[in-house]
Amino acid sequence: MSKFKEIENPYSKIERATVSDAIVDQLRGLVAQGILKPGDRLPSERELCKRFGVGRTSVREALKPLITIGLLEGRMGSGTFVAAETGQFQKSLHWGLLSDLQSRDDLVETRHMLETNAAYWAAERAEEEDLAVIGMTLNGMEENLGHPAIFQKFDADFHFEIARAAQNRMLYRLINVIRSQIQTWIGERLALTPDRSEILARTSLAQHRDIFAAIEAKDGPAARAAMDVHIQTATRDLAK
Amino acid sequence: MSKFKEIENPYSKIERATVSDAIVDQLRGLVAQGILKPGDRLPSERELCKRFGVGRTSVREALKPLITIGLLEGRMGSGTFVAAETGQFQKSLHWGLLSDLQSRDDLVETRHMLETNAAYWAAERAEEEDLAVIGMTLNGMEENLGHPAIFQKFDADFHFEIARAAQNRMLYRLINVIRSQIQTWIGERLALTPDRSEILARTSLAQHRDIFAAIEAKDGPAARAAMDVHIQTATRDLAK
DNA sequence: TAGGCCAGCTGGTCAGACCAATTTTAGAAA
DNA sequence: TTTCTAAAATTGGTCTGACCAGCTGGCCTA
Repeated sequence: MSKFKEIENPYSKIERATVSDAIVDQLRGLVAQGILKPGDRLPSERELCKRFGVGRTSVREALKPLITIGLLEGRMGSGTFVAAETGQFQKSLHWGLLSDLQSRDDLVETRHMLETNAAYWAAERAEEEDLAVIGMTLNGMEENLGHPAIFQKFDADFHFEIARAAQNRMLYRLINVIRSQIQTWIGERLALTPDRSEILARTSLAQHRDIFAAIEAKDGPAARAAMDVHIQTATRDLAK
Repeated sequence: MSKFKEIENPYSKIERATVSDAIVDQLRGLVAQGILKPGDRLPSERELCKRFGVGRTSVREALKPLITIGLLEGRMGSGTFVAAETGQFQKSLHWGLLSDLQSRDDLVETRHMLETNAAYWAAERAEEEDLAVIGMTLNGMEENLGHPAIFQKFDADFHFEIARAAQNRMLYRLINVIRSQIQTWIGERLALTPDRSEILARTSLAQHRDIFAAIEAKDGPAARAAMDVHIQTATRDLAK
């Protein structure tokens, strides 16, 4: 069994309790090992049947969960692809979250602890390009103080980029998914007081600048404190 | 960044409804609304075909993801059942975590921030019975200083109960799933130095007592600090 | 060369058959 | 009648082959 052969044909034969589950494991493995990268196209279903040595039913029943989870993406007429990383984790967690009524307070509170820590680690670990991107989102906010929807988008990006700069993938994903869960609520609340939106935006921008300054200065505790103030203010404003 | 461009794009993606996805939604709805309760048996696949008016392929491709996620459970020869509620969230999150190479450092770091906050909120919110249960786990640890496996179980319970006492379901679940991810690693590492295990256990117990004392005193910051010390010590010991 | 059209891919769905595990039932034995 | 066993019916798991509906690419007009 040379490595060469595995590379040539990474789709090995199946032997397992349920055939489709074995295929699922194998496909997940291929993605995890990076043999299949986001955007890659899988062989067609008929082709996979031959390589795995199983029927098309089994192949499809293996692909279906992976598609539902968001790891793969099926495009009728063109093929099955490895989905872009974004949204993969989202979807699977989304399924878990939707199965019961999730208290919004819990989400807000959890987000608070995650984001304050993200700010801390971003200050400790951010690299030049991270800082540049975060700076861009600040500019975006400044230029759109009068456009709530656009401002909000840059606001969200600011937080995402900090989470990314913290260099903890787990943390980044959690922040992402929680944010997406409460995003709708944020939009609704902001729409309630359109007249105050620019004032809120100015306050928000100032606080974001504080956070950014602390991160730029590589001062972890200060960044955490600034983020703490910001999220508390934002949450209070939204709750009103 | 092309990312920012999306803001002005009013054309949202088209969601084409496939038959199986529609069935998935419907089944999820039935479970979410409580019409289908854990343990209930679904009609047979052939029966569902008739009721939905679709082919068996579609029914099976709808059931498969739900089974993989852990919402349903298929038993060959007897039927398809709604799975017990426990583990549903776990499994779906598990999928998200395992789908790519997850750095253990990321997990440990994330766990650290979640658990320190859990300690804080437990101190703020713990009720009498929570304290009693946590106290019991301490007793369990004390009585099993010489039995690493049992000690470890009470250790884990201690942390779970604190997470529960924090009264944030999201937090509780996240801590649970992350802990289960690194549990294996913890066991392996402890087994490496059996001679030191009792010494480590004593240190660990003392730190747990500190945490408990702070929670009992309803001193949030102290509880957070004590948990911080404990996890840092434990992580360092394990990493050696 | 530009545009349109069609053949041949691909995933999505359906039908019918068979297998293996399980439950139910009917019959034989006590 | 009761109990045990073996066959029959039921159920999820797999295979095959067929057809539909989008997409792709190349060929062929205009």
